[in-house]
Amino acid sequence: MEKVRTRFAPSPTGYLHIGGLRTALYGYLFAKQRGGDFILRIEDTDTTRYVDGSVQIIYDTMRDSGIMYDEGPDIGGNYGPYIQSERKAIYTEYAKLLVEKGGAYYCFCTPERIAGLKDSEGNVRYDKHCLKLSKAEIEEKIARGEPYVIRQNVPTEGSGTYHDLVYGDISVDYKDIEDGILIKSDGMPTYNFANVIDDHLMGITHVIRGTEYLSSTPKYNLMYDAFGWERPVYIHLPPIMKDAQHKLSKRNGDAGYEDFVNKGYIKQAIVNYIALLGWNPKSNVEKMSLAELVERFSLEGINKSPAIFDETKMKWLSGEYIKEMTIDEFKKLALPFLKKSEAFGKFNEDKLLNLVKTRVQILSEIPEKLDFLTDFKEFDISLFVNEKQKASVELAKEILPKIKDRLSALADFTNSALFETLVALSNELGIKKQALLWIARIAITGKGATAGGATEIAELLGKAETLRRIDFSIELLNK
RNA sequence: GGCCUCAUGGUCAAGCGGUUAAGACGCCGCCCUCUCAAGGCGGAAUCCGGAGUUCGAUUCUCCGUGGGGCUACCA
Repeated sequence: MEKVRTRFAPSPTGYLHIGGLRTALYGYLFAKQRGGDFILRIEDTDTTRYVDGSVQIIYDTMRDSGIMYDEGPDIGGNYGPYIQSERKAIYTEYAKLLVEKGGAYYCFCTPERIAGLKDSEGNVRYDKHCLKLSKAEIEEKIARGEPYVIRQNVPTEGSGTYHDLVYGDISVDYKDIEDGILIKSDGMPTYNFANVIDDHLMGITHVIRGTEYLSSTPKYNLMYDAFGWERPVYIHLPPIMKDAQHKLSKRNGDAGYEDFVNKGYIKQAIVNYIALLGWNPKSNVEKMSLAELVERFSLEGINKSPAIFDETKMKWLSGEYIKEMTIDEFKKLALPFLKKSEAFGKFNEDKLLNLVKTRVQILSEIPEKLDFLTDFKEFDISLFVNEKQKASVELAKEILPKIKDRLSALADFTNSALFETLVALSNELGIKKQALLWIARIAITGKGATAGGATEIAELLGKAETLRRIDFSIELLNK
């Protein structure tokens, strides 16, 4: 059987956005699952939209996310070059061939003439004016240096049908397709031409791309047929939406892969989440590594309807990945974010990491989770009130000095010793340990909620700082 | 406007003629607990509308409505 070859063909017009990455991912999964090859091709035929540095971003993003290609501009392969701007001569050659075969023709019409073709609705549609030109006339105009484009010669009657593996049979009447430009006046091909030539020459067996090409595919098929080439299998993918009516796009400034990584999303979670946008594994397992995705991916699970990107769920997945990491793995990833915390360097690093590991979903949340360690200042004493724990301001006033005495006398300032001591004290006082521990925690943090309990925090703060804070709180209560 | 296409809770979605219409995120409640998390248990919440086909439509057909795409010398 023929070896499966899929490709991802982005335009270097900026960063690689989530939608593009998902297209790449599916192409990768499909090929890898079948032992095939996944190819990266850069579609830079529109020089006006080219953004400097974006090719490098594409390489980096794909490597970083693990969606690695087998052939591409930076790694080579047997079907290069893999950058369209370097394939100009190839397109010219095939355009001429297509003209000979009757599938295309030279057009010398000026933009002004074409603008004059507006119908009553204001729509412009090319009238095949130059199709009538004789070979001699064409040669003469070219010799004279007249600018020209090459247009596709689309039949005026009939229709084109193909079978998409996701959307089923798609049929478009040729009368609804215009004679589009294949080669621009600057000699560069348009996507409409280059994709056909490249996919064929690069041996692409399955074309996986967004639905924006669903209705233009019949005109590509016309070219495959004219050349006498076998058409590839088509797999069109539903769009990823920002909300019900807007596609996720960089135009709207929507976040890309890099942005999410910078925000501290776990990379595997990003890939895992986007795999789930438009595809379902037909099982209740949602958390899957790239290798598992390769194994489980199936065309049957691809959805036809647009999917709205839900950052909240991706965050949850990111948190799931964090929870299953070992502390060492977590440390490696979390350190750059931990360094942004005021607490970094002032407290035991491993303890900080442990405190935060089950409490963050994305790494950028780390500093805020630790702010209570360094941000201790005057607070609202009503925080001492907690009905459920039976804690009150009065009780705090009464027992805080006793807590202080007990802790001052304590030599072993570890979590377990602290806990034992304070529980013993609560028993002596005949109050719930929850009440005492609540008051202690408020006294040393001034925060209603903290990542960690009273004794855990006291150990981290150390004896001196813990006592200082208790003094501060006693003073605050007596004001 | 024309053409292509899509339509189940707030979101991702299962379903493929007969179901108490899965599951996940989020939300709410309870349990656990040294607060918050984590963990456990439970709950609220969905078939766009109208015709048809059928004994029976979420499921099939058509129409409508709504969304997306294409209609560029952009991809």
